Amino acid sequence: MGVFEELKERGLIAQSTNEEKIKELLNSTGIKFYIGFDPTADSLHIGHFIQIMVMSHMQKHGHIPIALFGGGTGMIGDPSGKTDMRKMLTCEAIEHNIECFKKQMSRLVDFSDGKAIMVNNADWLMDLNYINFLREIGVHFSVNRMLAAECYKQRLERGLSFFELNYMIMQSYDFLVLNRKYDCKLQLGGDDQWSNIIGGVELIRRADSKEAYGMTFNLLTTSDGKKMGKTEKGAVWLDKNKTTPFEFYQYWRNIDDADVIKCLKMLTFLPLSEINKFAQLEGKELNEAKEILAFEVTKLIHGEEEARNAQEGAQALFGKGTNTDNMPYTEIASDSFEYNQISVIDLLLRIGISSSKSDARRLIEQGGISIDGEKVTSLPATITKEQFEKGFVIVKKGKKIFHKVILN
RNA sequence: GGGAGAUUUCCAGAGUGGCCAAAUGGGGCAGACUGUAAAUCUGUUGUCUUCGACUUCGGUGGUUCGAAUCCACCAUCUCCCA
Repeated sequence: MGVFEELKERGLIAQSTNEEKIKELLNSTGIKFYIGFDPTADSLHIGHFIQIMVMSHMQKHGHIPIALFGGGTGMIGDPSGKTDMRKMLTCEAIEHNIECFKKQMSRLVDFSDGKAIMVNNADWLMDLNYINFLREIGVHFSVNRMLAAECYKQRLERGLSFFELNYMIMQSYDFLVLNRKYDCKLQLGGDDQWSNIIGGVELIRRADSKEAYGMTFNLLTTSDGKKMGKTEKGAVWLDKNKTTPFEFYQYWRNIDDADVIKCLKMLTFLPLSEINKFAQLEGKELNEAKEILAFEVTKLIHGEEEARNAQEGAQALFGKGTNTDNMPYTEIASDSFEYNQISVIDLLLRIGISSSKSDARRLIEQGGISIDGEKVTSLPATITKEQFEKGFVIVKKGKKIFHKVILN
């Protein structure tokens, strides 16, 4: 099966400028294609993951990914589909973020021996001459067309600055540069990038009279259309210091029934034949597919060992295992006890399970806290040193949040 | 440059002098039910020394016994005209 068919079957492909041509192109090898990443944070998150999977799939089929980091465009910020302008980043922050991206991406894409290329568009965007740029590139863009683009719709209601309007031109120019420099004929990206991508395709046609192609991938959304990878705490990050492997694993483990198969296809390398078997499962059995999804995805991002740890940790909590090694923990000094005891409210606050004393009080009143399996019921609750016989206690909040408290 | 209006607790959005820690919805959290799912139902959602007290309604001052509500100035945003 060709890579195009595979991507299609996995439900990744959203739109393409010329399906037949692209299919033909991808049936040969050594095709250079590019995907852009804006360094808006110091870690990639789930939203980027699909693009990286695609690069990996393509690379496996002998094509050459160009990962473009938006050192220049990142200074503007893509307004597509956003309701508010992004805050501007400093140059140093952007440099730092790019370094972080490179490291994370290298796990899944092989950058050795020219098998993949990294570029930074700051290299050509920063020194542009305004007048020359307008004369060479600006003439090819119609403001009317740009404003009609779907991605700016929301922004037209709330206000779009000239500053941001230029984003599309920058990205289109990137494609032109890469086309000239590397003979890159194809740009891929999330479906929210569609307008920006066709901007580049058209620019190449107008400026150089050359044919180029674009293709977008489905965004990772839940069955009811919301963006996936968002939690109360913010995005689900690929950096284990920002989202621990255990939390990461749990995110996928808790996924909605309706999204499991889709995610298996999009986010793992499991063969389609195997995934299709899971698709037959129903009800309770589908739960097992979630475990596989969680394990596979965690393995891709954090490696097999971390994935196994996370899985064992989860099984220990929800099954009957006893492995508490991978649980988040807090050490408390023994001198924080007064008269040999410490109040549960203070403890909850201390280990970050509740955000205020009122919050802690509410949790206890509503029966949401257990310590070593015993529900805390009455209110002036305390916990004594004796309860730390084994050196620690396990605090449980609600059904899924566990925290180990170690006496030091 | 001229004119109109907005700014409320996580979000949306009521509230126009005391009954306002502030309606309602969403989201979050907890409980029940479950499959570590979804849906549903219930409770809860500023802080604290919690049957009470304290600090909030863009900012700073003012009027008043008393202000989210009235006045002045400042800031930000939206819209209309140029």
